[in-house]
Amino acid sequence: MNALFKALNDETRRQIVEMLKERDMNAGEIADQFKMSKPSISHHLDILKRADLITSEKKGQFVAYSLNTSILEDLINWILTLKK
Amino acid sequence: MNALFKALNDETRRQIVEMLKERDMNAGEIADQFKMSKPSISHHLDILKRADLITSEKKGQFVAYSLNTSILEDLINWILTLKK
DNA sequence: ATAATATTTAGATATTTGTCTAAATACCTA
DNA sequence: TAGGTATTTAGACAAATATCTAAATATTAT
Repeated sequence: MNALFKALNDETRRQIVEMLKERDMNAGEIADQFKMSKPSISHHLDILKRADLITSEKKGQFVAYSLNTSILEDLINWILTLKK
Repeated sequence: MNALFKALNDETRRQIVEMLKERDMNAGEIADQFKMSKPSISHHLDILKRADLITSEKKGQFVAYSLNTSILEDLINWILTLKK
């Protein structure tokens, strides 16, 4: 739960997640959507991946990232327990 | 959304929220459940309050804190949009 | 093999965050 | 009003975080 909240506690990472909801994207394509440097985006992708929010697959010289929505169940369940 | 994720991105604060789910509590009662100093807990309460996750009401020399679950709707909705 | 492209790793740095102690404020009671 | 209890504010400090540039790695194309 810690890694999940940590991963989502950043506007850039939330935007990445929202982008990946629409379609899978390469690291470079993702980085192009931000003013930030590529290494910074790479770091954000790493944090999202550690939280299991995204998965990556190497395709030639590209790395395709996908959203993993199944982990969001845990988050929703945690929130729902608060609402009794 | 930022304040909300930020507020929940801390184990102590998540525990406070879980405690307040059971019953309203005074600042001191909350602090007693942790090894941490009272000022630190007060700071956490402030962050939760800014995120609108809790409300406070002064009752004499005590300050009673309550959980505000309505704000959780926003969080759930944000998550649900990701799941399409 | 060399060069070009895509991505990550390493290392540095400024900012943010969580924690503490000491002090201030607010309320209650004798 | 004086003293005690509850809570917050202020200020300091260490650890975590987000960002950058430079360099390393991996793949593709000439």
